[in-house]
Amino acid sequence: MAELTGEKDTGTASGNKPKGGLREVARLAGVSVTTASHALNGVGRVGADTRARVLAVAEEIGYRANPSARGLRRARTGLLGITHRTAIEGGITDIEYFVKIVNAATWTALSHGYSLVLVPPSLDGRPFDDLPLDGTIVIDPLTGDPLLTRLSQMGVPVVTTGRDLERRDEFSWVDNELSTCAIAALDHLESTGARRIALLTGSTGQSYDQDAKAAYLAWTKERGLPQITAEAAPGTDAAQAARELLDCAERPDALYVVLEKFGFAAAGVCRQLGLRIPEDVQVVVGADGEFARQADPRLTALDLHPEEIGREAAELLIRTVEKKVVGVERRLVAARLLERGSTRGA
Amino acid sequence: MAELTGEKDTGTASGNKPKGGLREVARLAGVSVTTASHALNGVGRVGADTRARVLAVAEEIGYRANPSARGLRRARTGLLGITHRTAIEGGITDIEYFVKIVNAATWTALSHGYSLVLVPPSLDGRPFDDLPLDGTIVIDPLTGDPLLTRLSQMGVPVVTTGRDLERRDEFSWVDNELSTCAIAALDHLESTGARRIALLTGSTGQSYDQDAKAAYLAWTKERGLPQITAEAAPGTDAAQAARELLDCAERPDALYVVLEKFGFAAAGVCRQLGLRIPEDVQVVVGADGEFARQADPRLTALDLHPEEIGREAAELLIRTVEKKVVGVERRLVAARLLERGSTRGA
DNA sequence: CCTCGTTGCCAATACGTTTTGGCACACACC
DNA sequence: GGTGTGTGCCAAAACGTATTGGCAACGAGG
Repeated sequence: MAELTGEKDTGTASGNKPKGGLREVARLAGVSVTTASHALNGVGRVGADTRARVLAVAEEIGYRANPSARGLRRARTGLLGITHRTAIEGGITDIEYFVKIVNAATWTALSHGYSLVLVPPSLDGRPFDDLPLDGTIVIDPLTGDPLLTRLSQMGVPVVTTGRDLERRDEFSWVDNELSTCAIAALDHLESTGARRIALLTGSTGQSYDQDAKAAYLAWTKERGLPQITAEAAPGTDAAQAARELLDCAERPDALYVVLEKFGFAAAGVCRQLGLRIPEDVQVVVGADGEFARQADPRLTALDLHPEEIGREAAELLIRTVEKKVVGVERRLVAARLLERGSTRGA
Repeated sequence: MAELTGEKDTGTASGNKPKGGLREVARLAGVSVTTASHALNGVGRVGADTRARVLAVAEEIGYRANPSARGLRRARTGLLGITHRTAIEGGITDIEYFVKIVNAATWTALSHGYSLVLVPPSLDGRPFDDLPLDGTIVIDPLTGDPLLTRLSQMGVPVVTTGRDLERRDEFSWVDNELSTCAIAALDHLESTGARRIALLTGSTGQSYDQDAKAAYLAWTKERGLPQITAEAAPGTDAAQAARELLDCAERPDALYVVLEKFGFAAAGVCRQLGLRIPEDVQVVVGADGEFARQADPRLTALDLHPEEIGREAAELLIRTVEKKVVGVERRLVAARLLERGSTRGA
């Protein structure tokens, strides 16, 4: 009982609760608040020793600028959004790729003094009306994405991950360099003996499908190999599409599946049809994840380095918000092929 | 060209950018800022017609209180955190259960004027030092969780989802009512003929494992059925644990697996051992998700209603932050059994 | 007529920071 | 000694809201 009241103010000096504000720092350092502010923000004219003293005091008492006050003054909230586009309202977004991007972006935002809020997927972007964001990351925008239009009208800076195919020059983006990475996967299949390689993509109009398809068409054309493609709508017909691809006279001897879950479904279809992986059909999926790792056999996959994508996107967005970059900027991230049991070793 | 400059200020009145602040609302309604503020927040003494007029004006010009200013004045940031506990630093968190909780909590926070930031998993909770949070949700805390200790010291209000088994009375929580729901699953197995039911749990010291185990032990004891249990550490030995359970003389005829992914792994082991599901071994998993739905056959699972959990947790946290609830409060959420192909129909 | 309680409203202040527009001093150059 | 050019620092004014402590008007009760 007595212990409780006694505990309350213990450790005030070293505690995590910011006690005094900037004023206190200034007082302890023997300068004005103006100078303290200047020293901490690295602006204005402050003597080197004075600055050092202020910084020392701030460190000492664990000073953190009150984000609300700072936001008020700077006309900024310190809040960044991140959202994933889905063709289905409220659709599942438990993709590992997505989660890893978010985590990386959160860390990056944090280290720059921003907070990242995860905006729930919604086709029209309603949630954005009530969020006071300084800027936002949009993962895998649709083609001609209405959300981007809306954000643009609202004047919210945007960085996309993947591109809106109709407006590739309007927004800054960070993207996978599929044009070369997809080819690495195809080369791998070819080098292990595949000659009839089929492509299975999604049909939601997101850029990764298109990129993979373009790479596939160019690559097969160059080699005079047959072009066998199929599309699966989001939902359950991935297995259906895979079955049509595999259950025919001139069966492919390899499958390049853009989405991880589709690849997983395709592997199930192979089993049902009595096709062995990788002996009868080799399988490569375009994004790594838990499904690819847990499948039997494990699926050879592209590691798209989502952490790097998230980090780059957040950094680009922050630079944009802070007006350190004027127009649009782009950044490509390379992927790496993880060879596993669904393809024959080279 | 001319069009561009013209477009810039179109729709100022109905636009999303807040034009004037509270002052503007007051001016248009012909009252003071004080009265406007009172009317909008439902406090103070304001005549009914005056209040209506203020609200109308605010609606009209699309007024939103500046969150920084409000935060500054109210000594609050409007930011809530949500984080998932993991025994492994930087561990994967792409569990559907988790994502659904986060989405629901985000919507709820939004509707109360808060923003939710997804705090990356980290054993020691470092990220929390740099986040100005009004409160936080901790999903599946560990036993004696150091993060909870730290948050408690920092004075950050906490609501957990699942419980810290060593401190069940110290924090408010929302939890699955496993004590009855696990039994529903066991009843189902029994009613379909199972007599040797084994339990496979995780070993990370999170409350759901313990709850499921307690329910299992009580239930089997009551019926005089054999008690066959195994634990799998986080990582890859779920298959190993399942194999030891299944590859023995007195083989179980049913498996209750607490974690979805472990159940998936166990199904793989069955296939390797030539055991048919559900003819030779029935399988129930304790949480639904994409793995359970995509497995072959699909796994009977408990739908834990993560949306409801997320919503309740957020509401409880907000009520706590706003001092509308004083001590701790608890809430149980029921689950529902989804019968699928891995168990025999009743 | 005076007092008292109630109702409806408002002026002024506080929240903690950043930024503007200086002031004072020092040094150098004619 | 004047004039110019930096340098180091500061007082005061924002930013937009919520809240405190009123003031005036009104009707009721003495």
